[in-house]
Amino acid sequence: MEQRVTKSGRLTASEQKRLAILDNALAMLLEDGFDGMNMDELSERALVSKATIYNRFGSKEDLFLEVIAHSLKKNRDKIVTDDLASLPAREGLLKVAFELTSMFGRDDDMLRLCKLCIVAAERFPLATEAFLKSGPGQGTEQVAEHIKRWQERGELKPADPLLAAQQLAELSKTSIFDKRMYAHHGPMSVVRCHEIAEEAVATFLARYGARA
Amino acid sequence: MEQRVTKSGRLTASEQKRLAILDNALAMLLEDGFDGMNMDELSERALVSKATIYNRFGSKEDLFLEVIAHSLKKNRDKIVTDDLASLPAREGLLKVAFELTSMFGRDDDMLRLCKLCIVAAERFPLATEAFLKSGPGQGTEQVAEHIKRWQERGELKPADPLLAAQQLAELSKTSIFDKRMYAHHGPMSVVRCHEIAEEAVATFLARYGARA
DNA sequence: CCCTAATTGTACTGTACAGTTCAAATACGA
DNA sequence: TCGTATTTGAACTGTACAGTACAATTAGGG
Repeated sequence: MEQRVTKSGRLTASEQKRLAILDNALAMLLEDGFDGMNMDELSERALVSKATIYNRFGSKEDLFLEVIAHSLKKNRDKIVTDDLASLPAREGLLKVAFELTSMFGRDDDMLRLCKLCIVAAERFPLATEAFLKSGPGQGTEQVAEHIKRWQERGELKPADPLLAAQQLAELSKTSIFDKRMYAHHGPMSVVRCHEIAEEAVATFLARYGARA
Repeated sequence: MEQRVTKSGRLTASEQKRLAILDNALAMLLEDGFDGMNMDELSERALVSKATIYNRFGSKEDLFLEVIAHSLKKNRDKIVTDDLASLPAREGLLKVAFELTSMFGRDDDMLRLCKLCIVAAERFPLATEAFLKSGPGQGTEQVAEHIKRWQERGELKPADPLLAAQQLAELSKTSIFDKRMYAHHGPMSVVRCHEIAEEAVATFLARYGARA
């Protein structure tokens, strides 16, 4: 059932419908949350009969789980699989920090996904644990790997690389996260994101940098 | 209508009911969120007729606004109005950081209140902006004041005190916030909270401390 | 002690929405 | 081209819940 195709290589009508359901469900979830996602409206937007949705996904809750999994698959590797290794520590860290400030400060969909998971955490612990692991968790581990490499090169002091990566991630939320989460604050400017990333790296390097 | 009392000093029955409604509504909101708060159940729990609730508060949404305001009033001054001024910088900062790590790591009600505001941010921008201002906002400003004082005493380097306070707050969420927000992670141990606070202050002082 | 305003219980209205049913239509594999 | 499996639409069921109506009751100020 996974990615079944006709001999010509095109997606089956059936597969197209499946994706249409998942994509539209994700969009609706990000817009309106779980309770706000109306199954009748979903069937209209996905150009699919409501009966079909229930045939394929069973229930709204099961659909939710598949939507989150689907969304995680799409977002994977968006984070930090780059040429970071070749950069000097300061530049690499700045790049990471700027990616993070932009993510929280400018990517509305990501913010909505975070909110969605926070809300859903009680009702769907499995889905949101998957999100945590595959999203922030995986990202932080990758950053920790790079930090370790910079430590080995002598560009950073020896220290717990995972803790350092976590602190960098938190520093990159400064003056962004609260405003965007609790208030209805619109996206930050690129310039502001750069400023905050600079400050985050400055504090980070004060502790972890190798310079005297 | 505010805190009306009888001549004997006791609360009017009417006032008692008002408080019973607000307190129970808050408890239910923290347990089940806005949509999960059932007005019939509230009337049972508050030992009050549903008609009374609607007479006094108008609608569920108006009630929500008053509950948030009521809750903020109760939590005010819980944060940092202490003997901080008399402490040396390092100890004062540790105290603040530990208060913050404990708040996110151990206070379940506070966590639920945060979640509630995050969810409600779209539907009730005014309520959550009030929360942001009166909660994190006010707390950070108070910390910034203390930082300024330590700077003037020469215990900390001159630098933007507000930014420093914000960074300290973010550092104090390290390895706590995500787990508690996205996953269903139970409260952290006091020891762990101390560890994280220590690490936060270490990074903070590396940048802002006056020592060479 | 009396008058007014708040309070109560109960039953009701209306609505939004998840999930079902089923006969008719359609698509796909062979 | 044929037979099977999927899809469709539309109407339907059941439920949960916000909000209302109102006549009977109660509480508190003067």
